[in-house]
Amino acid sequence: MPIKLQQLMYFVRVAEDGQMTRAARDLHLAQPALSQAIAHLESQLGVELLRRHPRGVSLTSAGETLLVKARAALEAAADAELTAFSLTRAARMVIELGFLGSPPMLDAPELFAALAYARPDVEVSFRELTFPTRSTASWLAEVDIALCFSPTPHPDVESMAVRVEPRMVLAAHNHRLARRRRLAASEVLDETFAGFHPSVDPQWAGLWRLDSQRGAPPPNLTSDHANTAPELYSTIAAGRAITTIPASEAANVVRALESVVAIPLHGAEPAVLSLVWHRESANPLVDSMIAAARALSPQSPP
Amino acid sequence: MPIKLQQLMYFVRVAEDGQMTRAARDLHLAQPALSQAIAHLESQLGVELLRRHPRGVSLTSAGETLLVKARAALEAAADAELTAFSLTRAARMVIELGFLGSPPMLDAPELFAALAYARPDVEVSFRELTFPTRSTASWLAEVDIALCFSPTPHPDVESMAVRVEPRMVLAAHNHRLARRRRLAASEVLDETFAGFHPSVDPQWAGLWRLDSQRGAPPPNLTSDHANTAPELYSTIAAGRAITTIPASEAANVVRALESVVAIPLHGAEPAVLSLVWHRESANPLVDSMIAAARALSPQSPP
DNA sequence: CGAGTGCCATAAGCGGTCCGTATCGCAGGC
DNA sequence: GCCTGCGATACGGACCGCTTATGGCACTCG
Repeated sequence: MPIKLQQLMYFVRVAEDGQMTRAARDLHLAQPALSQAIAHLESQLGVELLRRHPRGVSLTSAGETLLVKARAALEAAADAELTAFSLTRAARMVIELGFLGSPPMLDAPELFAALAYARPDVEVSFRELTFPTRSTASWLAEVDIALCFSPTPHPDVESMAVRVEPRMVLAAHNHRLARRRRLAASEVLDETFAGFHPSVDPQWAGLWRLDSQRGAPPPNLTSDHANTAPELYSTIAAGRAITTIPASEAANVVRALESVVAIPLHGAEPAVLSLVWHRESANPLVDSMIAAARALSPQSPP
Repeated sequence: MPIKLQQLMYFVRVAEDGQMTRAARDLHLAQPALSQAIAHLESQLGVELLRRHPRGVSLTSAGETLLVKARAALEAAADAELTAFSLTRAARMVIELGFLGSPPMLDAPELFAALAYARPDVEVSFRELTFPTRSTASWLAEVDIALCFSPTPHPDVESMAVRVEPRMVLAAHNHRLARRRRLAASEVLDETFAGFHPSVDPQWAGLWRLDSQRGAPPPNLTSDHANTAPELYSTIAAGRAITTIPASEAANVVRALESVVAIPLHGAEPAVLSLVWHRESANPLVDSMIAAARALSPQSPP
């Protein structure tokens, strides 16, 4: 029996997390199942891939070598899956447009009008995206085009700016900064920030790209990371940390949660709402839709 | 639930065979299981991958596109597996040497003496290779070095000639050529030949590389192809076809089967017994063993 | 120095998935 | 018009992988 992708996926996650318990959580799996799966993989191959320590695991040299190949195999399989799903949507004359975050983000009527005008024969459907567990581009397997804030570059992914909005600081109403009417980026850099778990938000970490000079996350981050947006907002509401999010998103959160406030932030890199799509999508409808979007706002050449 | 490698493997085999029943046989699977698996894959993706005809199946355009990606994914996974198994053997200080065909092929004492002398710390174990079901290089996942006749080139595989032997024609004792003492290649080219199923012997088709000018299989091949060497020899013994094999192999077959005869063949490309190994094996012992073999017979520069 | 905590391994039970046997439907061919 | 070959459907069983429960081990803190 050959190796399964699932085994490789489990192994990669454990290797990246450095411990099984956390990896099991990330994989939405009970810890014994993961222990067992890894042990099975090792016995199947006949090599020790991990060294067990009292506080986690570390890779053996064989594990290091396999990790590279395993990532490549997962990548290739994800690509096949992406292609297959794109083909499905193409055959149905459908464009699926995914959005990450709250519906207000979709408030771009002229964009959708342009898309509908360009290809009236194509149906556009909307899907809310949840955070990925696997690879960065895995969203673009589920949808043809995604709408998100400040995507980080990826070789296979193209993007186009749709709208630019200022960022706001999100804080609990009893936070020491909560009474401020406006804040400068330099004033908040040393605050404690909350963010997503790296496995959840590995690349598109637009949430806290605070400092346009550095482009790096702030130094003080909470130790436990959120896995979903509601989790993150709960952390903020608890008062232990703050975060920054785009203005439209902030307005939505403040409307929903009375115990948090949003404060305009100046001097930080603005949030860019962008369309992103796979460079070589198997759905040819993507090209015409993107062309329509480009014709509307020719502000960002590739 | 993501796509599984098994599904892709099934799909690729069906696509290559053009019909499910044969593909099921090749996969050592009952036909309904394969039908079901393909149907499940299609419903999972939401696309029709195959068009069903009364006498087989053909690929839809979506199927064509997916086929390419599926092959790539299987390739990547096979590479990961190959690496893992090589690492295992390296960790155990073992070189596994596979051979395809009969043990007499291994009659190369000076080679094994050289290997043993070069690395007395390394254990060499022998494994008989069966015909692969998957990719060409899949043998080199199970063993570090393989010994076979006339391997066809492959980008990831290096080879080195060990011994050159003449080819012989293998025929039933009541075949019209059976009484001949010797044959020329030009005399047999139009005979009906038996060979292996393409899925079994896709690349290394050294068995019937008869004509050194053309390097192509002879025009008349039996309709049903053998899956194992005994099957092939049985076909020969039945008298319906002939084949050519290296002399040492022929001697072995004649010894085992009384109803077949072997006739020296002249003017055909000789059979080259070769060591083959993966270019980037994860088992570093391979390099030193190959170096020892090269030192023994420096007759074939890469 | 002993109790607590965090991490990994083992054990046992259960459900889903996948495969095999049996059978039907359908189209082409001597 | 019967036969043959291919694909789809139905159903039962075996195996694999997941969950809960529990044990063992090392580091850490009072």
